[in-house]
Amino acid sequence: MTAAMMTPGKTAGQVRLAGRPRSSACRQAILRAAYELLSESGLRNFTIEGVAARSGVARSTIYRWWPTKGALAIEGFLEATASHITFPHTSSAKADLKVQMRLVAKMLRGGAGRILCGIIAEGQSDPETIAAFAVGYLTPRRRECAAILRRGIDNREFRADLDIPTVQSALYSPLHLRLLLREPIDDPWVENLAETVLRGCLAGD
Amino acid sequence: MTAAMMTPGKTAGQVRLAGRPRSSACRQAILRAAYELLSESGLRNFTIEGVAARSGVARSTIYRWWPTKGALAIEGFLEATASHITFPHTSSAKADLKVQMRLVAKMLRGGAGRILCGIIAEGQSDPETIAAFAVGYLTPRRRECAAILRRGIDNREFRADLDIPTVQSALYSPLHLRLLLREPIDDPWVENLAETVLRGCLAGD
Amino acid sequence: MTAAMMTPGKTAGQVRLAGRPRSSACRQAILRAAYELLSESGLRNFTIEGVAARSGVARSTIYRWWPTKGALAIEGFLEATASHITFPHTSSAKADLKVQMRLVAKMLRGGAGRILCGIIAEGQSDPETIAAFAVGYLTPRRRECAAILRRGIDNREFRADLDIPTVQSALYSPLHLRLLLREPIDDPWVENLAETVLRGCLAGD
Amino acid sequence: MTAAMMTPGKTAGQVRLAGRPRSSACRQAILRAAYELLSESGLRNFTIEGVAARSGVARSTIYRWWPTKGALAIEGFLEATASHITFPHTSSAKADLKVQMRLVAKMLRGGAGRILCGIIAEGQSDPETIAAFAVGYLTPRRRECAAILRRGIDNREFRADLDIPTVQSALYSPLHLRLLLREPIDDPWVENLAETVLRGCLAGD
DNA sequence: CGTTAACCGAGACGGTACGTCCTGTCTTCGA
DNA sequence: TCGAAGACAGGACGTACCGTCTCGGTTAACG
Repeated sequence: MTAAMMTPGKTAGQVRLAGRPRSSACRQAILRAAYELLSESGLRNFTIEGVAARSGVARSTIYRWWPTKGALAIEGFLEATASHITFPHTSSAKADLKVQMRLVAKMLRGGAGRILCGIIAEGQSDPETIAAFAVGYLTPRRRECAAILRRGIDNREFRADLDIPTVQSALYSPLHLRLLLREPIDDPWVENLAETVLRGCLAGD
Repeated sequence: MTAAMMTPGKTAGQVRLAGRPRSSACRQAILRAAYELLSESGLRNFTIEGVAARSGVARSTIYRWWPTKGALAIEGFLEATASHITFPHTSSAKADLKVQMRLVAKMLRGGAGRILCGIIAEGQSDPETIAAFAVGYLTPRRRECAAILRRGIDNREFRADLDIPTVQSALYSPLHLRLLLREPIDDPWVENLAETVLRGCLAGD
Repeated sequence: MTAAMMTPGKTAGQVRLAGRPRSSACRQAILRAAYELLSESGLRNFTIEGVAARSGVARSTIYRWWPTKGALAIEGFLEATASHITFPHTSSAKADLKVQMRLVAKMLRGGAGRILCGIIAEGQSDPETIAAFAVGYLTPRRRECAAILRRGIDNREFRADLDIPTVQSALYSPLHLRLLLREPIDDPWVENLAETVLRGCLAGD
Repeated sequence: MTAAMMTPGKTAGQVRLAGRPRSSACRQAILRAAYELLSESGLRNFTIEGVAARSGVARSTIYRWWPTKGALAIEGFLEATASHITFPHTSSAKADLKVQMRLVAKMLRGGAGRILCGIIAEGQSDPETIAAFAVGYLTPRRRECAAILRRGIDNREFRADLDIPTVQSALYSPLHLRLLLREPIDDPWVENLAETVLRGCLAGD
């Protein structure tokens, strides 16, 4: 019965970390720099070297923790936008969706939009990035949106035979594609889109 | 030393070109190589050097004619897809749209889809590319689509107050975004999307 | 005895010239431009393209007549400096040499000096240039100088056993080397050099 | 993030270098390749790319350490010729100079001569190269030569009023200029030159 | 006085090398 | 073990010239 060498006073079961622990200041600085660079000047100047320079961190430190630029961009994006977009929750599912779409549109018009573009662009030459983006961003948002739609169906606000993923696509894809194509995403347009798509979703025809 | 005397009144409209004429064999070889490289391995290996190597043309010749990789990609794309996607023309606008969406989906599943992704990605760091893509591809397609929708309205097949650009977005954006996100675009899904969106567009509610 | 086929009535031995004759305006413009470019900014910007641009002549015209940049530089140099340096002719050979050295020094301090440097530099990667320079410039000058030295010997001003080429080298090489090394070549220094070298050449020890 | 704390009072004079140290194998390989290329085929094929290829080193590594081709050539030259030319030291200054001149002539006839030409040629379009060459090669040699001349004066072998730099020029410039003009530098000629110039330098006229 | 051969301007083309920027890996030191 | 610093191999960039080539238009001497 060899007693496990434990750092005295440490909470047992905790994985023993040898050597110098990871600096969280570094991590923050890097993600922050990545976010800023992307939102300021897009992909063109989004470079590991640039991030290192702006954050004052060594290049190798970045490589140690993020396998690709895409991963870095995504983590910076998520860190910054986490829970900025909260789904509302009123009695009308349709109203909730509209509010939510306007929130998304607002976000996309800002720095986060440029980053989202960068991530998708980067993903075109790196499937991992797309996958990570799906896991970290798309899927959660879709789940939340699906919940509202399902509520609307339960409400009898929406048709019972609604194909939820398809409606989601019809509602949100135009926003993102316009962003990618550098076309404006103003609120009246969003309102119009929501009305157009949701008209076919309402129950009681 | 000798001033090139402009012969006025010569074959009107026909520009007189001095110097050795541009080699169309070169142009073809380059565009072809660009198309192939993009559709085979995406943006990652789409490189001016690579295009030069594959086409057997000097790098400087490429730079002479295309200012950016984006311009090259677009021209290769247009050259290859020109009039591959023709809008059908039957009595039912709705049916026409569905057929057309299936055609687009088919194209996007092939090499042209990867190129389209490449162009959009490239465009994220070069607005010119996006602009050229809009002029050369988006706008013409949108015009054709709008014609069908307008016909549907005239037919009384669709509601009279339809906002055409919005419907276009709702119909086609999901296709393109799924492509960019590497999600499958199979025919049933397309069918479903068309039905979902068009349901709200039909006249006679 | 086969009669040579001759253009009847032409001065025998004259080559028959068909077609448009060479434009001497072109030739002048090119040589002038070459000279100017070289004397203004040295070898660095001495470029066939540059000469063509400055002279307003097509690049191919230059290539037609001059095989290398070196040949062009030399011809420009000779055209411009031809008989600018005349050997004086007084009673004292020593005095003549000193005057002459000062003239050479003066020329080397000006634009022609920079060109001479350019020619020698160019010659390091093209033996033809060196050869042409020797034929067109060095040899004639050496002949003139040798004449003076020979006169000095005949005069009994100089020792009878003088090795003329060696004395020439000792007198003129330092001037050229200083030029190449960007060291100043002022008149007192030249005077000093002449005295130092010629002291050992005088007769009557 | 962590500031590099200067450890004061550490091994004085010894600079503390952060990061991976420079590879001396690289440096050697590069200089060797540069020397070889220059001595084999002169300036014509002396190219950063060529040096990189022959030395098996990345082009960027060369650019990191040498600002210009000239600097590279000079360092290669100095590395190879360092202390190959030692000034002799006997009782007769005149004899010492003659021996020394023959040594220089011998060196100039070999690969080092071609390199010297390359350096001077390169220097014609880059003053820095000339300057570096003066500092690294000319000045030290001149100092050594001046010492002998001064000794000869102290000896009463040479005239007391000798202008040392001028004599140096008269002795050594012809050697270098002949090299640049691709004229042979054989020992009898050198002997002759030395005699001719030094005759006017001897004391006791 | 029309031929006609060489000239000239213009510019495309295949190339070579440049010098820069960034990538991803590595090596060393200090914390 | 982490992080800073920075060397290194390597790949692509976009530029500048090179030397060759193909055109069309010009022009002086010949027939």
